[in-house]
Amino acid sequence: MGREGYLGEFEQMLLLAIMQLEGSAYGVRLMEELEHRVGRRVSRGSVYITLDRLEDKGWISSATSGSRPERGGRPRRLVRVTPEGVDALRKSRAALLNLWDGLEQALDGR
Amino acid sequence: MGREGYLGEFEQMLLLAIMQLEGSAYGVRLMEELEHRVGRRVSRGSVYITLDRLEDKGWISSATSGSRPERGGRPRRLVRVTPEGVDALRKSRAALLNLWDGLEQALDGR
DNA sequence: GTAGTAATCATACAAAGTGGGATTACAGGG
DNA sequence: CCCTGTAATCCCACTTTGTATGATTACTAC
Repeated sequence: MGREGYLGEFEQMLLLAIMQLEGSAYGVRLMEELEHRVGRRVSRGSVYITLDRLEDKGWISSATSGSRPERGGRPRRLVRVTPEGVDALRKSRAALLNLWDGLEQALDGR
Repeated sequence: MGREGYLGEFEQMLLLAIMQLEGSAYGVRLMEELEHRVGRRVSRGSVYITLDRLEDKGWISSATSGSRPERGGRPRRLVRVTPEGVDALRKSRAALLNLWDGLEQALDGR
């Protein structure tokens, strides 16, 4: 699969969702964001394990938040996309734009 | 993974490449097309096994070509995207456009 | 304390993708 | 013909990604 520097589908979506939430992205919030933007239910496990992998590859970094004022809950693991991550996103976006070229009509609408 | 109706990254690229080659898409040609448009080397195995899966799921259909005038070679397995396949592509495109929304600046250019 | 809650972590499993060797079907030249 | 080269598909053991869900943790309020 994504040998050397290529993003899986879910990895890509997760990275993008993290960028969208700039600064306030963490596991549970990301699930909601994906559900909202993609209309797809994802499981917690998928999110966390994929975050781990993205971090291993250096595409995101994370830091644990201190305690919050709300009711309960364990500290959040806040993540953000690294420059390398942005780069990977750029590449896969460029590839898709290239592949879509000329097919917009067929793929828009519905 | 891609539970119920979602495309992996490679599946998506392959489907798009098939559409681009309308009518004359087959394994080896697809490898070249991907290498050209995506700038990524893919292996034969990936292509053929992914074609099998796409066909199982009903996203492409295939037919074997008769013999050709050229030098040698085994008959080509010509593939095309079914309406269901187009639909799957539409969905994942819509999802990505949604996730990219507002991030174009960061993701364009160098 | 104890209870409730919001979150992360763990893990066994299924699906997708890789790499490259083996095989097949054909066309053309002796 | 039959042998050889070639263009293509098939095969398969392996790695990487993604899923589902149960267990655990850290915290606030009472």
